[in-house]
Amino acid sequence: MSGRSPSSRGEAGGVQSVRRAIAVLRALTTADEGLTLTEVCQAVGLAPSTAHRLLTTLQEERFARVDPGTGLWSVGVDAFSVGNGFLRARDLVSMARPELRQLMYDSGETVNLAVEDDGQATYLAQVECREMMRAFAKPGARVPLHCSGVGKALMAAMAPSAVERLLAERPPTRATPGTLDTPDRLLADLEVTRARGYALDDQEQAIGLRCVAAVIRDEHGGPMAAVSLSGPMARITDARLPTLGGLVARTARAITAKLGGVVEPVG
Amino acid sequence: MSGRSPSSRGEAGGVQSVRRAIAVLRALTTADEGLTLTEVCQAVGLAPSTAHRLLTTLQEERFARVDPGTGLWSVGVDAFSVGNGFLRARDLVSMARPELRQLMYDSGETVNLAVEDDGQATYLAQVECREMMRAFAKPGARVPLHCSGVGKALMAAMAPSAVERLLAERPPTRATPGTLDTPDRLLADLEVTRARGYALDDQEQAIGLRCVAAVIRDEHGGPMAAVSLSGPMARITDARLPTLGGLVARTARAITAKLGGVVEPVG
DNA sequence: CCCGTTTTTCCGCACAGTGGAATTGACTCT
DNA sequence: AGAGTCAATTCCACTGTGCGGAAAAACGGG
Repeated sequence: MSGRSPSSRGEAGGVQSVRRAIAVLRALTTADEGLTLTEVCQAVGLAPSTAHRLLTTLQEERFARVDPGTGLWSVGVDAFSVGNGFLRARDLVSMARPELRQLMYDSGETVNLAVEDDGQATYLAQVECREMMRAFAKPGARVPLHCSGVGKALMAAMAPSAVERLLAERPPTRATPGTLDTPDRLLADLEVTRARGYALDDQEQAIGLRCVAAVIRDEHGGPMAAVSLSGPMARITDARLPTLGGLVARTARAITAKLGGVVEPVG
Repeated sequence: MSGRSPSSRGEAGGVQSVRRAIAVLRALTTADEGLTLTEVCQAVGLAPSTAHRLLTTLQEERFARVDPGTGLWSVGVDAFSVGNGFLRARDLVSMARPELRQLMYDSGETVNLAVEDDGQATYLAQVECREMMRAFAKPGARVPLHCSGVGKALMAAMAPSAVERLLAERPPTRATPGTLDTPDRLLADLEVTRARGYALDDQEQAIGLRCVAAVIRDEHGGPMAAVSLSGPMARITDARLPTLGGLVARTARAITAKLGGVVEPVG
């Protein structure tokens, strides 16, 4: 086949018709209202007869759909159902681990992964740095949302009503002198967090401990998990904050993308 | 191709490799943890080399994914992204209409489609029967959830907490002597509804009017809309209830499938 | 270390898939 | 209404793609 001959274009290979069918599907996703056969042909650069045959096959498998009235082609149900199989197969922890490790390497600090569960943050995984002095959070450990980096990152991405409910159910407790233990101060901090792109826990959970965290979003743009990076005041200095915050935010975005999440909530 | 020769199996036709690739994707969705190449071969009945080539192609397009460690294949991100394109193009009313018409034809009664909106059921569409005496609900009309077939079908599929909130916000009013106007009686009826598979409004909204309704579920198994069938006591007799209920439930399931919903809530 | 199993690569043959061309159909302009 | 235009669909003969048996490579026990 053409892909096997060394002279052909760089990345091509594999099963031609499958690849073309996928290109057609991709084209269909670009237009909300659907595409005409001709538009599909232009988009993927195929002969009308070929595109039509692929579309027909996809339609028989319900991966594509035509509106008999308008003749517009769009993505079919089964593409949706099959695609959702991805969600079941994804294992947050194992998928995120490479990125977490990279973040630990880049920052030199301990990295954590946590999800919200029943009003608390639950750590799912940790990648420890090699420093003597380091933060420690076993997978499965739970911390309040209002006084942890991961917790504040998660809350900052929640709907206001959800935050309100959480605050009503679990009034902020005071863990250290720095803890934001009033709703007002907490809500203001969440606002700052959203604007900044990452959450900062400045000795709010434990004296001498600083955390920088960012949220991983699900397919609806809602909070799914959070990554954090934690270490002693001595190493997480004010000067390093912007850099570290950027690293964490970038990692969170990378994991979000890898898991099929969207950064902007769907309107 | 084999599909063109008259002697071959009935439904085959179209592009073979595309069809096979889709079969492979379907197989991948059956196992949460992923499948080995061998398992995929068994599932779709292809030679290992063929299945492997298809999987590799799908992987290059990110429609499939291999875990390098375990060698398990699963559905990829782009299958998910592309599949979600379906949501943008799906239109509840126009997609449901053929099924609604069929239901009207099978039952001989007026058929309605409604969604929940701000604690009330809103009718979106109606297919009227030819009887002189018939129920009438203009699209856009709103009825309380607790005293309508569609409303009860929707509530029966909601999370207990959501039902609780609704009851708190809008205490059940009394429309007829038969109206279930206490939370206890209503909750008990929802329990019966779930077990039975369809909701029954027995003169709870208007004297002489009976409704049978069932829920259409979204991709998370949550309530998305409801179909109902309504008519006078004289025609919707006790004897016909099981038959009509079955018809409505079947229609709701058909529409659910057409829209990519799942009947069993995801655990 | 060797042997059974699974995954991956290779390759020649056959036919599935391609695309040009013809047909049908829908719609417009005169 | 009839002619003309353009898009969608079907047809068909040629050929390069995709097939699968087989061999090679990578695992993974024992």
